[in-house]
Amino acid sequence: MDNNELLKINMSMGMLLMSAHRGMYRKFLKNAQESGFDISLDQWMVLGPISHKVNPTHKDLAEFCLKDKTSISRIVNTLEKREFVVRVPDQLDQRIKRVILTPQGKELFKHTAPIMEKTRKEVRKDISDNEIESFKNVLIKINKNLNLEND
Amino acid sequence: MDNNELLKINMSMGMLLMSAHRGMYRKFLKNAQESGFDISLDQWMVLGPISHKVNPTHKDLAEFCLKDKTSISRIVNTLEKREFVVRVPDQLDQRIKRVILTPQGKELFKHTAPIMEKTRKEVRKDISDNEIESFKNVLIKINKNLNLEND
DNA sequence: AAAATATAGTTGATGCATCAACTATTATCC
DNA sequence: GGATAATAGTTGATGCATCAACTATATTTT
Repeated sequence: MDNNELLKINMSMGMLLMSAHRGMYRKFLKNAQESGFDISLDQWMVLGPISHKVNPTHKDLAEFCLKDKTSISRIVNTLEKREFVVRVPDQLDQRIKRVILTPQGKELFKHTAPIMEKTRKEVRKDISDNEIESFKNVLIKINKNLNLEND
Repeated sequence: MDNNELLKINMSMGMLLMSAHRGMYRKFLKNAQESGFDISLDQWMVLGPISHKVNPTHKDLAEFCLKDKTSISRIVNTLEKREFVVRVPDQLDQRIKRVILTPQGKELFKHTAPIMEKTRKEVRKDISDNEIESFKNVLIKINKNLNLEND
């Protein structure tokens, strides 16, 4: 039984969702590795906002990445260990830590952005813009339905 | 900024996908816990095929659940520790292990199947069958695009 | 101003995903 | 039939997600 057969049988939305998510993760990782960069999709997703916003806090990152503060904390740990970012306590509010790119971090982002773009294209191959749009709309609805605080 | 605003900003497909996946995981877990059952979505997804197929092997489970053999091995470990399943070596091929539900496992599945159904409905609230269909089709295309062996 | 509360972030524990390396068994190939 | 290759499953290491409990700082309440 080939993979397409299996996909037809396993049409359960949850499985497809999980599989798609893991697939994207692996594809990006592989693309990055093939270009000589050791960075995960989640690390890249955190690096992105740090590149675009001015000194985001952990909380900012959590909101932008739709991730838990715990996850952010640990991903920033990894990025800091690898010397791609540094944490700087806020001047006014000592609770807050701002995350800043190092020169190496800037270099990494510069070189991996095209890899993300390549991965995006691979994911969307043979899927029309219309399809992508309605796909995203359903995802947004699902996320709204699953917003646990709303219960 | 409320959650809807954030969702609009974070329209990146990957983030939405990941968020939807984690949301389903958490929603099922919460629904199960509220009914007094301690079982994760992944454990349930493995339990399902064991209930429906005749003594599936690890490999069967991996194919049906779209999971890695390592993941299956560890989820079956957990289920076995909790005495919901047992592993039985195949008579003819000693490499193969078949997974069988215990009476407790059968009970668990019987009681948690409605919880899965409830979760499914919550996920699909305000989403039409048509939307679900095309949503699934896009997911299938994405999964095809991301099939790493095809590279 | 002191007490209570809220917020930002960290840590510990557990579960799952992935990759590589491994064991054990079976199938294939001269 | 014995060497080689393939297959089924396990183990170890690392990264991420989640929850609960925690520290530290800031804000609110009275």
